[in-house]
Amino acid sequence: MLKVTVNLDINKNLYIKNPEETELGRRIVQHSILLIDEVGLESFTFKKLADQIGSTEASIYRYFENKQLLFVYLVNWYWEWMKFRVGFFTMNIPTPEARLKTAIQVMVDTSQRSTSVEYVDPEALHRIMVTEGTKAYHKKNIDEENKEGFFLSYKALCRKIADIILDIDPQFPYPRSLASTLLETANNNIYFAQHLPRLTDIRYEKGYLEKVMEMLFAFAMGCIHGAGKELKAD
Amino acid sequence: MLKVTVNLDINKNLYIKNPEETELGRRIVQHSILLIDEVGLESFTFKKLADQIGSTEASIYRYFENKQLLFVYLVNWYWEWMKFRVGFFTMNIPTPEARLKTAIQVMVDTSQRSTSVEYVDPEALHRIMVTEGTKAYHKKNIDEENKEGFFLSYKALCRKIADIILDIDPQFPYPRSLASTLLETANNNIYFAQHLPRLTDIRYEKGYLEKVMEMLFAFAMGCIHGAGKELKAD
DNA sequence: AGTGTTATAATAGTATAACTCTCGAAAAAT
DNA sequence: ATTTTTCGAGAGTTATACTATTATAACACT
Repeated sequence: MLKVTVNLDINKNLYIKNPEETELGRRIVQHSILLIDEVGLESFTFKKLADQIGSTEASIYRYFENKQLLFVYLVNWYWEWMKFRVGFFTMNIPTPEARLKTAIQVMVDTSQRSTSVEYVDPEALHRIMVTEGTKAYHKKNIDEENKEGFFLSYKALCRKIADIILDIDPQFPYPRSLASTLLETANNNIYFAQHLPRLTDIRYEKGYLEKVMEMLFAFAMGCIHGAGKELKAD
Repeated sequence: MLKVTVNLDINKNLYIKNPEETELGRRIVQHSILLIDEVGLESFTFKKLADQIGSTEASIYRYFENKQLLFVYLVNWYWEWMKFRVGFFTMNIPTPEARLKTAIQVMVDTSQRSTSVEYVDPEALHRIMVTEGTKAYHKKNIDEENKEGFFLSYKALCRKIADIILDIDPQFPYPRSLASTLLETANNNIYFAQHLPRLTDIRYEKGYLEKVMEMLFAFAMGCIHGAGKELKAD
């Protein structure tokens, strides 16, 4: 098996001191994921994290300005990882339809086709993204943070999906919206299946992720082919 | 012009004392919307709200257990209002396609077809929903809150849309998922157009809401007609 | 080996948020 | 007229989100 060392680079404005570079930094990232996964973002505090890793609040503040920015850092990590995975697994697929199908697989099922990373638990991070991911970019001061480039990774990921969509139909008028919709809808339906089942048709049972992929692919192809027709019909 | 008094009923577990029934209660609801719209959910506190309405923290706590539940109350208000509007404006439309189109219009454009309500500013509430709405149901303790019925209004709204979709194609396999996707995607694209334009194809300019509706309708019809074909093609 | 630099643990301290409790006055209901 | 409800005023508690200071160990440089 080929062991790949992924070099994810993350916006430097998100941290005070690069956590990748020190043992403590990596422990902060690693355990923040585990702790948020366990107690949720609201109950997560630097104090609890410090206790968990046998360090102090003050030490964590040397790496991250505050809990929100640490969270945005983690979310960026996820986006970068996802972008890498989409690129990697669609690389040698000839038809754009099959590339889109694979991209959706990679988006939905983070356990399969695992690209493991030393100190980050991608499954836990994926769970966090499903339940709390949107909080990273739904806030009042979004414009300032956007100016600092905190969401470039999401935009790049979205663009990567949009490009596959355009390979299927270069005339499709909504590649970016469809891409972001697929990304959001993937997480939403996983979440709804588990917690608010009446908001989805996916039942939370063995193999439900397969069903999510199937549905998303059907939606995507429907939108792509349907939209063309609608326009011509007008 | 016909003046309709809407009677929105909201889950009793969401409040300690029904805010509709007193002057102070209505002022709390009214100004919490305005204040959250102004400063965002994170910076919103009961203290600030109390100052704004010339009351005290303690008095607000007599109506709502905490800020999160007040927020879920407001979100429920929105869902109930939206459900009423969808029902009201699609009522006498004969074809299901036109009903879906109208439902999408009602979802996206809250200013047009205004159904005004005394003490609630629906435009401000809609802005809150667009930027922070999902926080109401993306949290760690979702299952407990769901058991208390805090999301019944959203489910009912989703079902209403799903029923229209089923009227178009009774065999469509994903009516609920498509309905929730439309609801979420509507808000997302409005938000993205304003703040993260690379995640959408909608440009934030005069008449952009029209474009959002057009796109959503195209997506919806694509999914509905496409999905059938996909299944038959297998 | 000696000096400077960096990393971090330990501790203390401040401001604010998120509540809870009690009391008294006014308003409303009986 | 009197009981109950409503609310404002104020105090008090705990937790969170930080900031600042110091001491010490590790490490890098010369």
